[in-house]
Amino acid sequence: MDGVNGFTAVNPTSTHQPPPTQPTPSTPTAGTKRKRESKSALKFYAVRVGKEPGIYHTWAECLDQVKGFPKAMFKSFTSLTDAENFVNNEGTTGTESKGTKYYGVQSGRNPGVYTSWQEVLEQITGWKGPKHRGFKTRTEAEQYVAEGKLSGYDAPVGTIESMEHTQKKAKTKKKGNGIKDESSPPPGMSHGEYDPGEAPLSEDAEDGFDTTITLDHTTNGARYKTRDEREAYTYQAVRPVRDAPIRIYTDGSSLSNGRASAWGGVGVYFGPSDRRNISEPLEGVKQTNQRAELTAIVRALEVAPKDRKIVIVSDSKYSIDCVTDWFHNWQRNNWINSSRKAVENKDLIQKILDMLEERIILNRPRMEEGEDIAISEDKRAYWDRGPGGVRFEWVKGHDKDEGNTAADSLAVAGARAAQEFGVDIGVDG
Amino acid sequence: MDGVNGFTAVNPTSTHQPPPTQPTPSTPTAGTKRKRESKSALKFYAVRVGKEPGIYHTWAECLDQVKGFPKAMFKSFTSLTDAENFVNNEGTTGTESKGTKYYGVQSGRNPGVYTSWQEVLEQITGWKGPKHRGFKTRTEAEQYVAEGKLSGYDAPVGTIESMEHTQKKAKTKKKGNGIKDESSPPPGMSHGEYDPGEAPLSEDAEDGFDTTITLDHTTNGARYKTRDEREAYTYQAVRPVRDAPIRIYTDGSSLSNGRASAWGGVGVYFGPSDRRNISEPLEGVKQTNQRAELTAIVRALEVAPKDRKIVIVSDSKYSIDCVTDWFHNWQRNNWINSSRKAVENKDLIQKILDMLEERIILNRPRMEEGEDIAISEDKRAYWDRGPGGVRFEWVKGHDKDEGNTAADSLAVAGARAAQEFGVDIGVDG
RNA sequence: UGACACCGUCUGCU
DNA sequence: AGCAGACGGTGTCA
Repeated sequence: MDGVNGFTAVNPTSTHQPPPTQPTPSTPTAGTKRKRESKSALKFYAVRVGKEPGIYHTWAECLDQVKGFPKAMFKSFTSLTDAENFVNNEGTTGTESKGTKYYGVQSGRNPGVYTSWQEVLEQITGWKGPKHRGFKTRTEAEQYVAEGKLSGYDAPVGTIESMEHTQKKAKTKKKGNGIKDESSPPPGMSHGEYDPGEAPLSEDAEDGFDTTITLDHTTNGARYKTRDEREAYTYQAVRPVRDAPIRIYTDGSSLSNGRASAWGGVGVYFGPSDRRNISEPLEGVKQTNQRAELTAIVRALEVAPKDRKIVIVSDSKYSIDCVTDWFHNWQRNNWINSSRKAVENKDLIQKILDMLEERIILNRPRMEEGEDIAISEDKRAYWDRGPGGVRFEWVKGHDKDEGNTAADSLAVAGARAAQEFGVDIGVDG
Repeated sequence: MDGVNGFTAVNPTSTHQPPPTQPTPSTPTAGTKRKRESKSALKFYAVRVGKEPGIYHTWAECLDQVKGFPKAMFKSFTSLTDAENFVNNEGTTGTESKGTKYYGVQSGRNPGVYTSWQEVLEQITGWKGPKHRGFKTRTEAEQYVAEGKLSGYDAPVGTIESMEHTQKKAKTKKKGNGIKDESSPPPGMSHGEYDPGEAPLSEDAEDGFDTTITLDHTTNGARYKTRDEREAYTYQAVRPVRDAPIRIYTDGSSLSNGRASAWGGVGVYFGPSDRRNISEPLEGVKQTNQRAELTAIVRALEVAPKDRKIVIVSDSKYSIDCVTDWFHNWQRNNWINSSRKAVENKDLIQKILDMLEERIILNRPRMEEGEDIAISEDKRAYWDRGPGGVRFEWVKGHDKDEGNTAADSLAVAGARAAQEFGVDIGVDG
C-alpha cells in the first residue's frame, strides 16, 4: 500500500462549528482500509518542486507530480493567488540567494549563526547530515540553532512516525530514484540556503503537506512568525491508518505574569527539528499564563493530523482539567464556576472543545463497532475515542521530561520574541 | 512617652490604622478579588552559608545575612527542626557538633536552659526573633543564656516597650554575631536558668499579670502547649484608666478544612514581639475554620486586660456577626437558625457572649452616667459600652493589613505544630 | 440566592 | 522570598 492514500479536505475556517453535513461512510469494514474519493472545498495544490511545477486541482494530480521526486515541494491553498505565489516564489529549482541574511547551522562543524553562505559552506561541506537554514532575522536563526541543540538526545517523541519514516524511506529507495541524501552537501550551486519552506520536506510530509512553511514574506518583513496563514491551512488528509498516537508537547509562558507588562508565548513541540514545532507570541489583550497554556493546545490541535490518535502532553493541570473534566459541569450550568463567577478563558476552552468534537465526528466513519462509547471507566479519556482520539497527559513542569522542557523553551522564545519586536499585541482586529 | 498615652503596642510599620479616639467603623467593601493564596505561616529562615549562619525569623534578617554573600545558601522551613538540620548539615562555620543535649534559650518566652527540643519549641514557636542554641554541657548553655541577658535579649517586651526593644535588638545585632560570640561571659553564676514563671515579670505587668506564663510541664509532657491554667486566671484588677483601645488581631486556620484530616490553629496578635501573642492548635474534635476563628476570639478575650477598651480585629464576618448581630435572634428562638437547624458552634459563641457580658458587669461601676445604654445607633457596637467595652472590626483577609497577616501566621503555625507533633487533639480531658 | 472565611491543586512569573 | 492566573471543595450564616 502506498504511503499516501485518500485525501479528504476539511474546511479550515469551520473549525468551531460542527460540520454541516456528516460525510456518509461507505460502511467501512473493519480491517480493510479503503480510500475515499471525497472532494469538498475548492483547493489549489501548488507544486513548486516536482516533475512539473504548477497548480493542480486534485490531490491525485498533485501526487503524481510529487511522489518520488527528490526534495519535492508542494502545498495546498484555498486561494489561487496564494498558490501562484508559492509556485513562482523563486524559480522552480529553488537555487537562488534571496535577501536572507542570517544562517542557522544546527548540525555542522560549529553550530551557530552565520551571515554568509560561504561560512555556512565551511561548516557543512563534508559534514555528515548537516542541518542549516536561512532566516531574515538573527533571532530566528538563533532559535533554530537552539532547537537543534534540543535534538541531541535520542528522539523521545514521534517514535511511530520515525518508524514510518524509515520504512517509507526504504521503500522510496527501493523505487530507486537515487536520493542520496545525508551524505553529501549540496554541491557548488548555492542551493541549500533555503528560505522558510524551501528546505527539503521533512518526514512529516507524510501527513499530507508540510504545514509549517508558513511565511509569505511579501509584506510584514519585520514581524515575528505568527499564525496567520496557518489558519488557512487545510487539514491533513484523513488517512485510513490506525497507528500509535503522536505525542505532542504543549506549553505556555507569560513573562511578568500578572502585571500589565506581561508577554505571553506559546510553544508546541512534536520532536527534534520537527517543522511542525511552534514558537510564537500569544495573541490577544489578556496575556496570562493560563491563556498561553490553552492556546498552545489550540495550536497543537490545529497543526496535528486530524486522522491520527494523538496525546497532548501539558504541565498545566488547569488546562487539562478544563477540557477533560470541568467542562462537563460548565456546559450544564452556563459556565459558572464553583465560586459562582463566570468561567475565565471560555473562548479558548470552547475552541478546544469544538476541535475535539470535530475530530470525533470526522473520524466517526472509521470507528469500529462500539468504539464511540464515551465516558468509559476513565473520565479523563472522554476524548480518546476512535482513530482520531485525543488523550491528555499531565507532566510535572520543570522536571526531567525532555519534551516538556523543549516545549517550554519554544514558548519562552515566542514570548521573548514578542517582547523584542514589540509586536503590538492587543490591537488585533 | 508623650503622645503614646498608654496605648498598647501597635505594629510600628502599620500605616493604616484608624485614629484611636475615633472608632471609624470599617466599611466593608466586599467583592474585590482575593489576594494571596500563598500560605504565610510562621517561618524559619535557615542560613547555612552567609554572614552569620543560623536561624532567623524574618525575611529581612535572612536577607541581611545573605545578600551579596558569595554562594549564599539559605532556605525557609516551617519546622524548626528541619531548619536546624539544614544549617548544621555540614557545619560551614564551625558550628557545634550534633549530639547537643543542652539548649540555651536567650530570647523566648522563658529564657533559660532546656534539655529537649520539645521544651525549646514551646519557648520559641510564635516568638519573634528568638535566640537559642544547643550545647554539649549545661554550663555552656547557661553561659550562653547569661550572655543573652547582658545583651538585652530577654528584655521584656510588649506594649510601649516593644519599639524600644526592637531598636535595641537591632543594635545588638549589628554589633554582630548572636552565636559564636566574643569575650568572657560572667563566670560561675548559675544564673539565667529559671523555671517557667520564675522569669522576671515583663512590662505587661501593667495590665495586671503576665498572662503568658502558661506551661506547667508536670504532666502531659508530650502534648503541645494548650490553654490549661490560663482559664483559671483571676481577672485583672479593674484599674481606673480610660485609655485608647487595644487592638487585638485574631485569626483561625484549618488546614484541609472540610476533610476528616483537618488541623486547626488559633492565632492572636497584639503586636510585634508582644508576649501575649498566641499560636496554638485548635482544641476539640470538630476541626473547622469557623471554630478556629471563634476560638481565637475566645483566647483574645481571655488574654486581654479586662479593664481596657479593646478592639477585636477579625477577617471572619461569620464570627463577628455571630456575636454582634445574630445572637440576638438566637437567644430569642432557642438557637435555631434560619434553616430551622440548630446553630452550630453554640458552645464557643456562648462563651464569647458570656465573657463580653462579664466585662460589662465588671466595669459597670466605672461607667459614667448613661454610658450603659446598649444598642445605640450602631448595632454592631452592642458590646462597646463602658471602660471595658469591646468593639469588633472586620478586615479583609489576606490583604494588606499587617496585623491580620501576623495573626494568620500565628494561626497557621499553631495548626502546623499540631500536625507535626501529632498532638492528640480531641482527647482533652 | 448572597456573603465572609478556611483550605486543596497546578502553572506562570519577579 | 514574593506575586498572579485559575480551578475544585467545605464551614457557616442570612
